Amino acid sequence: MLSIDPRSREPIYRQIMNQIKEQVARGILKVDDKIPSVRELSTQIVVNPNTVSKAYQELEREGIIVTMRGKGTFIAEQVPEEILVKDIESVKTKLKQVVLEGHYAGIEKEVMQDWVAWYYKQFGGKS
Amino acid sequence: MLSIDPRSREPIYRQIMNQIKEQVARGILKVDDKIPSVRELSTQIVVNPNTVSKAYQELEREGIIVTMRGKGTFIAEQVPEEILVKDIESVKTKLKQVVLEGHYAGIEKEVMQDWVAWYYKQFGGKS
Amino acid sequence: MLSIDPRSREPIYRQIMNQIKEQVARGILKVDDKIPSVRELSTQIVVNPNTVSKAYQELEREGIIVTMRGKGTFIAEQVPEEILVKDIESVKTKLKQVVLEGHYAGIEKEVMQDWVAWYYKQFGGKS
Amino acid sequence: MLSIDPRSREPIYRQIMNQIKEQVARGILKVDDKIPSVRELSTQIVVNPNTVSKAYQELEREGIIVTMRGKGTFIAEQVPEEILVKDIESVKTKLKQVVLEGHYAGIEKEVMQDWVAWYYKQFGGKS
DNA sequence: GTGGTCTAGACCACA
DNA sequence: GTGGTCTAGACCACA
Repeated sequence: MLSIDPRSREPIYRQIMNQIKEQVARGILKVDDKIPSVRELSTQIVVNPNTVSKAYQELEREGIIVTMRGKGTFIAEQVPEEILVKDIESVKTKLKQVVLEGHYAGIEKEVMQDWVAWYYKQFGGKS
Repeated sequence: MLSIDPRSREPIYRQIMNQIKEQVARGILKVDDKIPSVRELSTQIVVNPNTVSKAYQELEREGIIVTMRGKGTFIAEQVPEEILVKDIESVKTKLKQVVLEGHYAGIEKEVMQDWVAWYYKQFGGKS
Repeated sequence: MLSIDPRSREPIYRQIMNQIKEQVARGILKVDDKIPSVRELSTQIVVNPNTVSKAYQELEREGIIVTMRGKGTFIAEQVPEEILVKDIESVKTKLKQVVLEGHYAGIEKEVMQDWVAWYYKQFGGKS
Repeated sequence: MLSIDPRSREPIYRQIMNQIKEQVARGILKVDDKIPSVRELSTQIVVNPNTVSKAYQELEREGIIVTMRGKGTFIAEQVPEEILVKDIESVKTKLKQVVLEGHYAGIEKEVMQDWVAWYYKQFGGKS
């Protein structure tokens, strides 16, 4: 279900978060879909249960998933109104950084914009 | 010269690195320009000399600056041939992540592409 | 495990690096072997943890070891393709210097070549 | 006469030392040849006079050159008997390190030995 | 003056 | 427990 790289500089709990988010964005995981329990997932991807637990807690805080006691964990209904200015600012800061690095690596503006379009298409599964 | 936010989650030494890179990209710092000594900068931005030193060492490893023993530290000539596929892959991975987050935050593709163009204009100062 | 000479002109962190490299080359440390944690090694060889940490970070950058967050540090799989012309040039420059010094010290060519053979045998443990 | 790289990690005074030694080894500089004064050389290669001075002091300590007050600095007669065990040990240690690095870079034993022979031929000018 | 190395020790994120 | 970052400050080689 998920593929984790324990050697990556990206924390494992964030890899889990991002991959679940990505699957939601792509429409692979849909609202009310059940996701594996902490134990299941942790044995599946051979990761410390604490790590999976942390990922789930963060995802819940972000409103991506909901845990229902005794029943399991599910993809939450998205609440678009909750979009915060803070998130947008965060995205802009990160984008600026990426553009800076891309610029350094000699990537042309048009190429970068094409990549943006490509990834949007990838994540368009939701609509 | 630089503005550091000690509360940020981004390590201080990386903030220093990024801001210097940005100034080079914008053309504010040019090839052979001298940058402040470790001590100078550390007192200026109220940060431990070791932290500045770490930033400078990383920048040197990346080929952004060169230090000349006992003389100081200078902006290096860029070596475009050194651009590695690795860098490009890194940029793509990060961009994908940013697009994912932007998508979540409800930012439209066109808006994101405009931002890309905007930042490119900002960093185009070099040419 | 390692023997450090704090009086040497060679920085301690480089002594650590070289000895670990040597143990890998000799086959004493093998791929996926765990090496001591920063704290362990630093108490063992009576050196500041920062110094060990610096050595480990450099080794990681060189691809000799990998660290897995919160788990520890391990000998990496070697990636022979990464061998760069730069490394070879560096070896040649250093060898030239050593030969120059040897020549000055009155060491005969054949003796020096024998030593090369001898050290190769020492480091051949890997195969 | 000498070519200095101020960006190198090798201290400038050592670059000066090594190049003079090399020229002696190759027979370009011969016993009793006059070498430039500190001032001359420092303006020629655009280096701080202190740096040249340090190089000359070290070379004198090693017996490579002699300074005669008011007359200038000259290549000394070599005193082969002065060869110290210490020097030989130093060469062996450095050679070991170079072989280790060469081994890492995938250089074959025979290749390294050929290089040794080659450099010996270069420095054979003296004989 | 300039950067490099090191100690001593704190706090934090992560697993 | 494990490594990463940071402060405070010392000492050294080099130019």
